[in-house]
Amino acid sequence: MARTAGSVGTKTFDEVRKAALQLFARHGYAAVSMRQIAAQVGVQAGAIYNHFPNKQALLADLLIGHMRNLIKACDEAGIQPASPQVELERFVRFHIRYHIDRADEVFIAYMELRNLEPDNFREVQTLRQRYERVLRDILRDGAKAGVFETSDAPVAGMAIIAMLTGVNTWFRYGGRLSVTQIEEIYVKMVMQSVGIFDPALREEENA
Amino acid sequence: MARTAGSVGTKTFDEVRKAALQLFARHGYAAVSMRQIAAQVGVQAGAIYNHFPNKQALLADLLIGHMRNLIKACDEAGIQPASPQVELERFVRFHIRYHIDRADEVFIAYMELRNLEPDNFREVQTLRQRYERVLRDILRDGAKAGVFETSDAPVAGMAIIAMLTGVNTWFRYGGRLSVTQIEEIYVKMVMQSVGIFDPALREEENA
DNA sequence: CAATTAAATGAACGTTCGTTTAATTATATG
DNA sequence: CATATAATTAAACGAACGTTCATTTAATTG
Repeated sequence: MARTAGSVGTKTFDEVRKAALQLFARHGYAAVSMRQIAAQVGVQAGAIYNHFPNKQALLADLLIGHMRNLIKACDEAGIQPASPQVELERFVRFHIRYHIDRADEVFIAYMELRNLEPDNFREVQTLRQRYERVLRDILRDGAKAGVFETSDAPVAGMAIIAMLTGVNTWFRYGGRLSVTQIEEIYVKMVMQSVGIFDPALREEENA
Repeated sequence: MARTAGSVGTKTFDEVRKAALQLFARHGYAAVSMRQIAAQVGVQAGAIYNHFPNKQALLADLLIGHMRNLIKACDEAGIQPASPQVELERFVRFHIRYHIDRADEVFIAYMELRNLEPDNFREVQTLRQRYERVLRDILRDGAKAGVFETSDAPVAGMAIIAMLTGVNTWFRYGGRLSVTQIEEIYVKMVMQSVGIFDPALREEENA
């Protein structure tokens, strides 16, 4: 199975990544063996080492990759500047929509942090802080402009992100509410939590 | 080291519990060995089996014990009925204060759920739902009475609990803010998130 | 069509795992 | 103080772990 030099996108590589993501999310990094991952791919354990140097690199690849994708998607979702209210609502909608469809990635990005070796841990932490700063800056700008009642932007930012990400703990497709309905509930709660009560001040941009 | 029949509160029992709690919180259930726990207690691995039948029972004991303590403390904190506003504020203050001082228990009660065998998992889930119902009922009553703008009490309840519990991910004693200051920020955000904007409608009961 | 090389196999490595067991130690009770 | 019994140790069990390696298989390249 020779392959053009420089090419890296083998089928097995992607399947190992996918299997590891599922299994790590379901059972936890430490509880999943390389043999389990290999079995899910339909391959022997040793074959994984043709694509990843070790188990740790597999975890690091998943977590760092997830954070980079998140930041890129976030940047693209909020390119054009707007008022703090509009930017906050845009952030809430982006965060919910993005996270609800990546339950496994979000789960391990939070749960398996402690299983990262120091270098990988630092990289993920840095990326996470960069994402958190997006919201914090929106809150700070809104507070400065007097449109938000936020007295402490860092704390409010952490509170809002925790609230939004929490949707992943209970949401399942096919449930009582659609993603759009959930989005509306969270938008309203978040906007009100920072002091925006008038729906007219909010932007409606349902997909 | 014989001991009165029926007595169960040995020193080692408690120390094993404490060591397991710390180690599970720090490294995760699957990543911690019985030998590590024993070493932290200053005992051999086999000695643990005089107090717990196996590793799983140790985890189940910690999680079920935590949930039972939480529910008992919550019941005691909200014994006297009051208005929805007062009850909600009381719940927020209780939740933050209780969780902030039990970081390890809260962490494993969420992270190690998947490592519980089915029977233990069901028990913890039942207890968790009983706790969540406390908040949900407050929100439902407030919405019925027209004092909360909550359109969906179950979702709002999950959102608020996620927001509050999230404080554990960043709070450390000796930081920029005191527990009381943090409590005030969260009380304000939560009350506003359900539509209560006037501070006069809120009860101030700082400890 | 050879030569090359990436990919996969299957067995093995040393280590660690949770748990068990026989023997020993220590404590409380009659 | 003697006895009963709970607690602990030290060693051992089989199983599973992450990883390595010689070898085989299969696809690409000149």
